Amino acid sequence: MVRARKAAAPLSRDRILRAAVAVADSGGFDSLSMRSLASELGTAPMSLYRHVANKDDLFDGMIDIVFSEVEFPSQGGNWLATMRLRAISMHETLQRHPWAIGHMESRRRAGPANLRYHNDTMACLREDAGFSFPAAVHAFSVMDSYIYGFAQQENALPSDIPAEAEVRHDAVVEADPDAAERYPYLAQIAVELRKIDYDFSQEFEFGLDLILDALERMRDREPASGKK
Amino acid sequence: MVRARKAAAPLSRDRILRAAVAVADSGGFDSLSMRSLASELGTAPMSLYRHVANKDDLFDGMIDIVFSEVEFPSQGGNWLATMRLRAISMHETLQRHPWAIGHMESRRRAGPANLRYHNDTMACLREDAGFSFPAAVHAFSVMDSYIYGFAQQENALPSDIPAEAEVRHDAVVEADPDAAERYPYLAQIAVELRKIDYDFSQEFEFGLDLILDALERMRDREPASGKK
DNA sequence: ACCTGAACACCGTTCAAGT
DNA sequence: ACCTGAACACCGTTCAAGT
Repeated sequence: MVRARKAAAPLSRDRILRAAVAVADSGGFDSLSMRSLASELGTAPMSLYRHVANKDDLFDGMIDIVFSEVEFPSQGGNWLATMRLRAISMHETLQRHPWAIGHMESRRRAGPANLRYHNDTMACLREDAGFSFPAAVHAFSVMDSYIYGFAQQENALPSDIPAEAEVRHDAVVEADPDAAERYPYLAQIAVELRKIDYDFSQEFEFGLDLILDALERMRDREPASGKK
Repeated sequence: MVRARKAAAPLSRDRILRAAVAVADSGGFDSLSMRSLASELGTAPMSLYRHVANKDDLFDGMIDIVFSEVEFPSQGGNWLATMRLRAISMHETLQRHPWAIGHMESRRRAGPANLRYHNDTMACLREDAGFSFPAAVHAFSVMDSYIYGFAQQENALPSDIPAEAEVRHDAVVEADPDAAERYPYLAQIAVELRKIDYDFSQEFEFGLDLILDALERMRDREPASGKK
């Protein structure tokens, strides 16, 4: 018979990773430290090191949780619909976990969800779309560059873009009275965005569909239209 | 007559910013601290605070130096050629300053080079290309999302991609013997990239031209083909 | 007044002392 | 043997003491 443990709180790698994601989601990535995470879990900082090698290993695990949240239709369907849903789901996932933006592809040790995501994307492009290998790599690269880059810009921008554009423009003009003449198109942005009641969230699908359409046209031009 | 200063070393905001860029370029962003920067300049850490408000203000200045290095043809030329050169120059600039990736659009206080870059881009899209205001915003968004996202992925990836793909795949298989069956398309990547002697740097222009072509087609379809 | 060393409140992680 | 508190080598920045 083993000595009773502290009720309902056995530390595990999984529990640590999920707590770390929760801390980063709510307080931002800078608020996540080994010390703050330990205190959130009711343990000493050094106790975490029994389950994660270091902070980088902790981050690897967090990123794989993010990958695991991306929806991916099963293979065999319409490739455009599959890629479109995958992109929109990744975009939404990154909105939930902005601290992951810029780090999805930079992990040296990819977790199982990461591997599955990349494997299934290539499977869709090769089998469902019928792209040649080089064309599939091209398509993968342009889609994901756009998805990650958009998330990065969206995250950098303030939530109310028209209002903020005006505020920023006012600040620029205040600092430099000649700004209105020097940067007329920035002044225009501040004015026009309010007029058209601009919502950046709609912008994502515009660029996505522009790219998907272009890829579909490229596919039609590929010599072998079937598999291989 | 003023007392002679320490020869050839009057501290200034500009000198501090340039030294900071040099430190980040050579040692990575993590190697840049107020202490390391001060020692590089032969001063005490606190002396820097006379010229920069804090580390964030220092970073603002560094980012504007990066913007200032992006080539931009003067207005009035072919819009596709202008946007293409701008994109390629931004890509090269980010390769020289990888620490700036992911931070170009997130600065609250934009510097003059930043303002000029955005103003000139809108000027080209509105005047040279003749896009409507909403279409110009769409085009701006999709181009820069791609440029920044590509740089991010390229920076995350190792320099010799085919070799690294093999190494990584071997590591995955070692950790999980069933990996080859579970992720057949990742195995394919490891094999095929070597065959076609893959060079990721060529990938940038593929996606860029795909997007520029699509924007040119969109422009042809716009109701008013002239200005306004 | 201007400048800057010491100090403060943090980090991630090592290491040795506890059980 | 497993676990973890104290300590180390860093941070950015405040503040008060120097000139």
